[in-house]
Order: sequence, then C-alpha cells, then structure tokens
Amino acid sequence: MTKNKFRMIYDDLAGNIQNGILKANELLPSENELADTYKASRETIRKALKLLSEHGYIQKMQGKGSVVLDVTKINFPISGLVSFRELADKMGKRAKTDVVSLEEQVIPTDIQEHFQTREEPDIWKVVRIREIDKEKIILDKDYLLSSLVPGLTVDICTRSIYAYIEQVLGLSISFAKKEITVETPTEEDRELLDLVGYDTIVVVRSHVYLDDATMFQYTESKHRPDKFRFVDFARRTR
Amino acid sequence: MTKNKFRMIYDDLAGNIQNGILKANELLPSENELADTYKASRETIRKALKLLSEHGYIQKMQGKGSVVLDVTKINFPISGLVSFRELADKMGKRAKTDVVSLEEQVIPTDIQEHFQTREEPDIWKVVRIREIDKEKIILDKDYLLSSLVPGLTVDICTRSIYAYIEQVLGLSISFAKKEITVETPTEEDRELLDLVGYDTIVVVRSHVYLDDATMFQYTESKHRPDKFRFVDFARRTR
DNA sequence: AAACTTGTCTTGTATATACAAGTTTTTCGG
DNA sequence: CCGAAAAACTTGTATATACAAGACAAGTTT
Repeated sequence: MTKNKFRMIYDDLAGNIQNGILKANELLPSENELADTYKASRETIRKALKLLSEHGYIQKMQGKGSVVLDVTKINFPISGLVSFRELADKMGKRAKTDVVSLEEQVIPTDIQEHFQTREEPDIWKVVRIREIDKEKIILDKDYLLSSLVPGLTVDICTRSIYAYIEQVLGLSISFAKKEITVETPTEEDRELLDLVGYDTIVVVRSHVYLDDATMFQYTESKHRPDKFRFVDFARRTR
Repeated sequence: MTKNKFRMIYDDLAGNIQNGILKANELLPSENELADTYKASRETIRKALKLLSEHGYIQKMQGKGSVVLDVTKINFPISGLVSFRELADKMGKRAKTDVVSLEEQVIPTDIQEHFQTREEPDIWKVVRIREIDKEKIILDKDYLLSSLVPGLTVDICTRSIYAYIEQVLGLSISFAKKEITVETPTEEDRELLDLVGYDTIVVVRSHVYLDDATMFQYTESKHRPDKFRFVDFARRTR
C-alpha cells in the first residue's frame, strides 16, 4: 500500500486507463471534479496528472482538459529502469537466468574507470546468461561494489539482484545512465550466446545509482540483435 | 526569453551546473535560501528543482539537500525528442542532409496502419540521407500529414522540417513514441548508405504527436550500426 | 563509552487562494 | 438568424501556510 495520496490517485487513474474503463481519446473529468471525487485538493490532483502525462497516459491541454492517449499499442516500457526479472514477469515469457560465474575481487582497472574513483574497492563480478524460450539471448556482466552489496550468492543472482538490494538490504535504487551501441561480438559472446551467425551485437552499458547518488553498479548487457527491442516515450522539453 | 519563473530558475541553475560554477557532488543551497535569492516562493523553487532532477542534473535527498550530479561525462541526451539538425548543431559535426525524394501522395496502406485511421489522407513522403564527415550514415523516411504540414519544399527538408513546423506553421510538437530494433538491411539501404559490409542496421521507428494529441508524423530512421549511439537517463519510478 | 533525547536544519506532502490564459458555451444586440 | 461579446468553463502559474519526515549535531542520561 502506497500511502501517498497523489500516488494512489495516479495508480487508480493509470489502472483505469490500462484496463479500458477510461478509453483513448476521451477527456478525463476536470481537475476540480477529480478533486471532488477523490476528496483531494486540486494541486494533489495535478501532481497525479503530471505523472500520468510524463508516463504517456494522458495529454494535457490548457483550456480544454486531459485526453487519454492510446496506451494499448506501444506500452512496454523497456525504457526506464527495470530488472530482467521484473520485465520477464510482466511479459509472461518463459525466462530463465543462468549464473556463469560469481566472484569477489579487486576492481579491474578498465572497470575502475566507470566508477570514477582513485580507490580500488572490492567488487562482485557476476556473469549471467538470460534465456527466453530456451534460447540464450542476453549476456550480462555486472560489477557491484562489495561494500554496498554484501552477501551475494548464486541463488540471489539467479532470482533478482535488484529485489535483494531493495527488499533485503533496504537500499533504494534511484537512477541510471544507459548507453546503447552496436558492436562486433567477441569470441566469448559467441561461445556463451546462441548467436546464429550474426556479426553484430547490441551492447547496453549502464551506470546505476542509489538515492544518495552513489554509483554502486556498472553493467554491460549484450543482446542478440534480432531479439533486441527498446521502446521509449519522450516529451519535447522546450 | 522564457517568461516562466520556474523555467528561468531552472535554466539559470542548469547553466551553472553545465559551466562548472556549481560543481559535481556539491550541495545546492537549500530550497528556502534559493527562494530568497531568486525572490520566489519555495514551491516555485521546487518546480525548478524537479525539472533539474528529471533531467539528471541533481539528486534530491530528503533531510539533506540537493547534490549536483556529474553531468560532464555521459550527458548527450540523444534521448528525448530532438531533430537531426538540432543534434548536429549541438555536436558541431560536419553534418549534411541530402533530400533523395519529396512527393505528395495518398497514404500507402502499410503506412496507414501506423496512423491508425480508416481514412486515406494525403501525406508527404520525404526520403533523406544524413551525412556526417562525408559518410552516408542515416537513411530517414518521413511520412507527414499534408493537411497539417502544408507547403513542404526540398529546401525546408534540407534544413529542418521541425523548425518549419514550429517556427513557420506555429504548431507545437509535443511527444513521440520510439522503438529501436536491429534488422537486416534491404537492397535500398545498401544502395543509399555507406554500409561497408555490415549485415545489420539499426531501425528507429517514431510516432510523433502535436500538443493536441494528433499524430502528424511517422518516421523510419535507419542507422549504420557502428555510428549508432543512444544515451538515456532513467529514474526508477516505484 | 554507549545509548538516548532534543532542537534545528533539510526536503516531502497536502491544502487554499488568487489570478493568468486558453476553450467552449451562452447571451444578447443587430 | 447571425455574429460578436460576455460568461463560464478549462488548465497554468505563483504564492502562502501547515505539518510530516529524514538527517544531523549537541547535549543528556545510562
């Protein structure tokens, strides 16, 4: 249960849009009406609507109202910040994670650059293969600060590292910077993935931060090109 | 000149972060102090800080303050909604646009699907090649509703269609849904681009909308894989 | 020395009010 | 009946106030 009022209103409206109670191209009730029905102030309603707008659920128009957007088509926010487990659950695919290796070590110099520190902290190096429908699609290499993420096990890495970090360790993951490029696969990539003759591979490099702005994770995620799909909703910020 | 107060405060602070007056890992002045110095209410300051936070300039921490993030490294928001011209200008590369064809026609059925309409409106079909440093890197196919975007010329398409739409026609582009995939290039792709032997190509499909939520443009943008780079900043929205 | 309390700083949420600005509907004069 | 003006909506911006909640330092007690 979320205890934030505007968040609960957001969840309710978003749910109603998702399941079709509020249909595309319809106008929402006015902010004042919503304030009445939810017994909240207009500002609180506006916070909820702002979230809906940012997530592509509605379009606000001054003087007119808020129109519901067609969310059925595109909406699988591969964008944003979600773990493989969360994604796989949502999509209902038969997904499987295989931990190739898990070791604690002093940070390699090439990885150290990404953490932008002159120290040489211990890190976990986790190598995992993601299978979807029995095919080895994704090769993930994660580097996590041991000091912040203690006690990693193969079991945790098989399930979800994010769930462990948030629910067991009580840390809160806050934001990430991602870069998507296309590169030539290495010998290792060819060995570990079912590459079926492609000469390119999609590489997603992520720097992930906690809510106190400390970077705790660097990840290289290599995707088989034919299975890669990235969806984005972007507003023009003038 | 933007006349919005919170926007001006945002611009000022963002500028100070960009040019190093506010350094990474420093704390901003508290919201109340900022309210004093900018002669604004705390809520207005908070609006500005929210924007900064969303764009990856700062991290807010309850009870502590807002810390400046390191924006020097990653920040080239290829993400978001910008035109090729705006991008090229910002990066200072020697960029060139070549208009292969520009014709007004009845919408083809395969394109009609993307507009999700049963009517058969007239559209502009624009095919353009983007050169960077003398190499043909990107092949753009744009489909624009003639009714909303009248009077297209080769000259306009060479410069910037977005500038024409916004500054001449006075429309305001609002948001876009994008999808990035990797596919096999067609014969046409090979002819028009300098593909140097790659057997894959990055395809960015975009649906672009005006501020009244009408979709006015569909675009297929094909990128040479070695020159493709997509950078994203994402916050975890729990 | 360790644990707890308190005061004061910070940001987060919720509310109320006023007016600006854009859209739609109604009204009223010709 | 038509059309322009007025009224009645809508959202957008700015301000003020109150209290909740987290961080932190300085005491105070154990």
